[in-house]
Amino acid sequence: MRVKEGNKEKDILTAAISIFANDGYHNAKISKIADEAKVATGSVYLYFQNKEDILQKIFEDLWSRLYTELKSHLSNKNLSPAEQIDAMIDLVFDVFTENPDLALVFVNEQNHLQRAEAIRFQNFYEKFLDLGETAIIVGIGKNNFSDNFDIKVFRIFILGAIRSLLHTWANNPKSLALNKIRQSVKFLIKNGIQK
Amino acid sequence: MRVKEGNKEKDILTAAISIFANDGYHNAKISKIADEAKVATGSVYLYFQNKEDILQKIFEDLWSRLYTELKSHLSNKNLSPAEQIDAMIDLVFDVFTENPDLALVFVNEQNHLQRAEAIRFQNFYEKFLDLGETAIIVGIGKNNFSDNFDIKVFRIFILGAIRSLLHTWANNPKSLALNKIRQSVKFLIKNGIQK
Amino acid sequence: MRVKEGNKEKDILTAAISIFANDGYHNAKISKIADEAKVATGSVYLYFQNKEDILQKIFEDLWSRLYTELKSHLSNKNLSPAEQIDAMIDLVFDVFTENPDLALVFVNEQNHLQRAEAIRFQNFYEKFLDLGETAIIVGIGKNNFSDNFDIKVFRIFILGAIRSLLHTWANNPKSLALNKIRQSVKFLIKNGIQK
Amino acid sequence: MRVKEGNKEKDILTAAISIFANDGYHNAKISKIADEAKVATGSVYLYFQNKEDILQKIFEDLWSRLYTELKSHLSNKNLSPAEQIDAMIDLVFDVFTENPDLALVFVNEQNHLQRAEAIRFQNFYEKFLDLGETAIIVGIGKNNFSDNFDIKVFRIFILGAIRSLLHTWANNPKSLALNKIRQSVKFLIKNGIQK
DNA sequence: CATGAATGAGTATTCATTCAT
DNA sequence: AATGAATGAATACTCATTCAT
Repeated sequence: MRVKEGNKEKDILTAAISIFANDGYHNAKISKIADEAKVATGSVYLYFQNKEDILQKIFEDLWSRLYTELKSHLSNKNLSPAEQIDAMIDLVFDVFTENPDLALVFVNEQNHLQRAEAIRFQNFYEKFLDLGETAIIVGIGKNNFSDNFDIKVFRIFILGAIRSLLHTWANNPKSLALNKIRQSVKFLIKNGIQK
Repeated sequence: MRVKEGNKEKDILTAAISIFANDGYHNAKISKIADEAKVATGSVYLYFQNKEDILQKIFEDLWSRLYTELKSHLSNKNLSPAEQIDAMIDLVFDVFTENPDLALVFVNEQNHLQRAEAIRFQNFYEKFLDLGETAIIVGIGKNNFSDNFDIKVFRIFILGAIRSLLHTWANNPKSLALNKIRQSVKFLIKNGIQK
Repeated sequence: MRVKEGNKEKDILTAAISIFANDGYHNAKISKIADEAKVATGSVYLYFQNKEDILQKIFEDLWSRLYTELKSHLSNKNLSPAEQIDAMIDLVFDVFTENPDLALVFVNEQNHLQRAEAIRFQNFYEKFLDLGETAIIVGIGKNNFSDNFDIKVFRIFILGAIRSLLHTWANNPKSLALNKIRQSVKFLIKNGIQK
Repeated sequence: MRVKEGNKEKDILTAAISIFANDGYHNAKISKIADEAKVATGSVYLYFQNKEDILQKIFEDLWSRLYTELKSHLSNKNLSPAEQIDAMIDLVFDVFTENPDLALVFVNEQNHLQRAEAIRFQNFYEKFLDLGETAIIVGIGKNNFSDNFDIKVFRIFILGAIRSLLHTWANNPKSLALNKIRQSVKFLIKNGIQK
């Protein structure tokens, strides 16, 4: 019997991440993605509604994974608020370190996507940030963290900072050692919010 | 002969900032920019070489202004390193507060531009960041600031954080009060780097 | 998959000859050629790289055909030099008589093309003329033809004369009877070169 | 008093011949012609109705000059028909030798022009050819020339042959010595028409 | 499911011509 | 007459999407 070989949807997504990272979303050609995925141009439309749908799926997968992994990581252990913050930062760095192209797509195209009609990843994105927010609130309650800053601002603050660093790193991995970035970020964040 | 009336170049730039902010660079049409500037389509090409040239000029003007104003601000007074950091943050917030469209273009398109061939704003951009770097180094020398973080990382860290916040604010000014953002940023930054 | 039906490349070439003949190369619109070929505008670019590529292909086909047919015509028979000259003239007149539009494109656009970068038809064009040159040289050797003229000059002389006549005829077939042109040309050429 | 210096109309025509010769009529830009003529773009339209009007004027001047000079040349002397043919050929070669750019415009653009609405040079062109035709008819009458060819055909035949040779020469003057061309043409023509 | 040839809407850019000065 | 800034119509070419096989 003929076994379904490979996973074309996955192949297309992987190819798209690579092409989007290198050419940017707007300059990326569907035919090039199809070539890279070793699939016919028309086949892309069997798995995705249109070009933007591919990008949406990439972000959906990304935030779903980040949320799920963070949740499972936090739930098992009994971590202090500061340790939870560390865990979040580590997770984000780990995910993007193993896939720099994904980091580039993330930093370059998320803004673009946020003006799109349906933001399907919004759900996981918010839940991911909510986990961090909870850690902060607990930390403030325990009098470990200052209350001199707005938590909604903080969410965006930290994510923007990390995104920008990942962008610089992904574009030129040699310009900044990733472990130095990670260490500095942890210090700046935790020192920044401490009482 | 027909003599230049008004300042068409300025009109086109202003229109372009508005259109780029609302439609995004790639979806922005030259004809729409020309309409908004009350100028014929072809006239755009009297003042700019092509579409990208307009975007380059916007960023060039922006970073040139930020650098020049920061420099003059710092040179006159005798500010402590922490006050200098405050001044930088205030300046960025002030510029974008008075022109939210510019903020949107800044956050959405700077990445796009950095992959372009000639990055004309690079010069002023680097000089602006160098001023901040100097403040940090002096602060560390005076034992006011920690040396637990990498300065190159910090440059990107803070700019990315602010950019992300401005993006959220410019997209929906009501979601976050700007003064709350500004105050929180100042706290997180200064608390983050302090010894 | 959707499979190539008919011969779209041929249809486009035929349409292009007609449109180029009537409107001139520079005024010819790709969309009009596509319409005439009953093909979508974009399809033209599946078969040709750009507008000039179409013209190049027309000339390539033309000279390739002229050379091939002349060669096979000369090789079989045992013709005298004068008869070979006749054969060349007849061939050129026959080809253009059956396709006056092609004659018009030939006379109007060959100069234009000769300033273009890549002249793909050059090869067959030269080989065609070389066959004629050989006939002349043999005729001179046999003391049938005069040596009072330069052969390189003659090549251009005769082709230019014929081109000009075809141009007049193709523009207005009624102004000159083609058989009268053909007869006169043969006389003038052969009388002109004879000893 | 301010004396009109130079002759702008003449300057523009001279510039146009140069630009048309080098870039071809369709690629020639009015602004470039104006630059070359050291005149403002708009000034071109003080002397010519539009771009094509410039080309028309070039040909009008050319054929007017050819006709006038030929006429004065023939009228004074008492030349045999064969000498008259020589005189025509010499005149054409002389005019284009002294201005190769004009030769290029002549050979490249005359066809283009002949499809235009108003062919203002037609008058002188016909009269020039009529002078030659008369010489032929006289020569036939004197039994010097053959009557095995059509005179209308011959007109076009000889002009086309010369045009083609001038084209080759003007594009690459070193490829063919002009005196060799001239000598060969005279031989081929006179030998071709003789009894 | 898969293919890739075919489609045709969409747009940056050019440049002959105009016109206010 | 002269200027050259301003105009805006015009078009080759691209590429996301469709669809006949």
